[in-house]
Amino acid sequence: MARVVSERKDALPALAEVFREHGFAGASLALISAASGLGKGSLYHFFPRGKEEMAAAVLEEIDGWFETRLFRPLRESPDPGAAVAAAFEDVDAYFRSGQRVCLVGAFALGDARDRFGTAVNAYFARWIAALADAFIRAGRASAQAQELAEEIVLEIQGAIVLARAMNDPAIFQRALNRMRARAQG
Amino acid sequence: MARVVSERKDALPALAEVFREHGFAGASLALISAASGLGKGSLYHFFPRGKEEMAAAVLEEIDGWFETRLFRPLRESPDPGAAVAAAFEDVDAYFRSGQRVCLVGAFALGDARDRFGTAVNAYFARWIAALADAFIRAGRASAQAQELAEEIVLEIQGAIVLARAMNDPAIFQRALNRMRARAQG
DNA sequence: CAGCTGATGTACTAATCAGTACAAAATGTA
DNA sequence: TACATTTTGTACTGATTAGTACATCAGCTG
Repeated sequence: MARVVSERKDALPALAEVFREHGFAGASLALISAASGLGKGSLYHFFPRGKEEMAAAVLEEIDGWFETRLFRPLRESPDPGAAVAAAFEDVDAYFRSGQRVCLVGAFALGDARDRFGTAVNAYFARWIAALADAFIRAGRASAQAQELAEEIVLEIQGAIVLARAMNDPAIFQRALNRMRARAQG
Repeated sequence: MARVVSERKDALPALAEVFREHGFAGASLALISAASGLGKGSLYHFFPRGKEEMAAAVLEEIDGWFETRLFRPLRESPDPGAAVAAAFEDVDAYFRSGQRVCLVGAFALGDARDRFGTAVNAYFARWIAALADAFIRAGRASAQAQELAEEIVLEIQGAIVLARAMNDPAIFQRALNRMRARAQG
């Protein structure tokens, strides 16, 4: 494997932040280059198809992070209740109480949804499915588990929007606490 | 008053759609010109400060629509329960069951939030305040009314994100029905 | 009809955009 | 050390960007 000067993977966090802050359309190669510290030569070397490939790689990495950190524990942990509680903790930390945008949600609102439609759809579908799985294994009926999971993912997205709009992390915290109560009860 | 060929106000709906679909950064003057049918000459005649002034005018019109159609009835209707029910109907129609993006919410997620921060903040603050007012006049305690109002606005935003991400208006409908039940109970 | 005001189209500038080409540099390997 | 591979910087192209300038056109009013 090549580990000469830098690796494609190392650039992904910086790319993700640029897409988060400026959206797909607003993320120019100049911004991406400045944020990642990579020149155009390196960027097109790692991502020959340009911005589209960069965004796809970022989405894939995000998906991978959620899969290993949230979805798999929710599906496989022997203690589904603890997995749900840990998932809320991880969500709070990851989105920094609503001060960090969900890139997939932001893409869903814009025209990037058409470009990355299947990735966006799959991300939310698996999130809901993993949560519902944990709820079922915790003893809930299937239909109720499914609905509660959908509610929670929906409210997390709404909490990010509203907390950012009002610039108030407490909104995110309150929402998360309401969800915790419902998930346990 | 001049009503020669067209008016500034007539362009706002088309501008709003462009900003909704492409975001602030993605809404180029070429797109805006094509969508509105106005050339650059007319656009800069009506909006001398360019895109920024266009977006501000669109936000103001949206704010005005919500103020007259939702917020004022919620605050002033003699039957607050009916006003809340009507508000849900209007929200469903306006956002087309989640297939139409909330421009203010979309701005809140991107870097347009910094540019239009006060407008974004005020829009959601007045929405929550109007809903809370109706709940209080319907007999709820102040703190509970405030929290329920915040929940509902938050969930509407989340419902838009998730319904669009999954391309499924039924998600929006289910969320709205849950909110209706809680608002009445 | 004459003249005024506001609306429009076109041509232009300078900057920035995505993307390509390629030589130089850096690194790993023999 | 010599060679091959990967990474990087720079220079370039053509398209698109926001914004300005200004002449022309449309419609209203006297």
